Amino acid sequence: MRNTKQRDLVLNIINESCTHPTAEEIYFECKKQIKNISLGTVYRNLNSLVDLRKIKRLKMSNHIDRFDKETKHIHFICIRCDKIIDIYEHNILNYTNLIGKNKVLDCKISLEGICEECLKKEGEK
Amino acid sequence: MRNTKQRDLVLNIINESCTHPTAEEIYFECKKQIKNISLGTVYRNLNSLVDLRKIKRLKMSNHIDRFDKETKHIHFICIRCDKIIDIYEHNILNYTNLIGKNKVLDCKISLEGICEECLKKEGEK
DNA sequence: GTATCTGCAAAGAATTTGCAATCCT
DNA sequence: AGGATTGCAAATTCTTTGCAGATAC
Repeated sequence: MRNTKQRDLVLNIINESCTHPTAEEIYFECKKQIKNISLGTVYRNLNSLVDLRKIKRLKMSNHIDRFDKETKHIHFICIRCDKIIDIYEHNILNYTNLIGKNKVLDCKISLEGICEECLKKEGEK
Repeated sequence: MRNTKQRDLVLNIINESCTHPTAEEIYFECKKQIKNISLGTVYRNLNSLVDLRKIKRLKMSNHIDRFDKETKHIHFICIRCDKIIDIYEHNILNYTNLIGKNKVLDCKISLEGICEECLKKEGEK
């Protein structure tokens, strides 16, 4: 795989973001530096970066994927407002080897629930 | 929420399946019993059953959701062939309470890797 | 030099939605 | 009766893809 400024930029944007951006958000951020970059290129690079395990794809309930840097943490996702909260404090399960004869490469954990803010709103009703 | 034969059927099909079917597969299965059921109805009922926590939605890498009965197990998904293997044997993390002040309702775990069959194929090359 | 990557625009495809008719309770 | 649900079909919208030109190595 070749190095391109487009792919480097996509990776940098994700690594420097704390907001788990969507492809479209990444695209608009890219345009600030490469005016004529295309959305197709952003999608293609997101897919290849995921395959290379340099970033993570987050599947959201509304079918719009979000992307995240590759660091050891898990997510709490609010089912009311879709807020994503990063959680670093827990012991993360680590299946490093084999399950049966299947090779495990990654263990994805996400917590789902209702965030503090939404709980408060519901209490007020 | 009212009871309808359409929603009951969708739930039954999922509970009796071992194949993590897609919405379309569920739709075709439904048609065997309700000839004029519509795909839109299947989608609406899948969404409401997920909200009610009676079934689980599995987000796949090809963007086609699959659905599964609500039992305590996790999945191993092969990144080569997309095969899904149910895993019951592990101690499943259980965050039952709160993280910070966020209420946790569910803990989703999925393992990603390369299945035995695909490993064998790659060894042969 | 050449295979890979990009920009552009159109295509593709899963899912959602509007509306009138139907069905539960 | 009256509101929720359905069937139908069209709309929506995220994502992918074909192609010609540009680029990395």
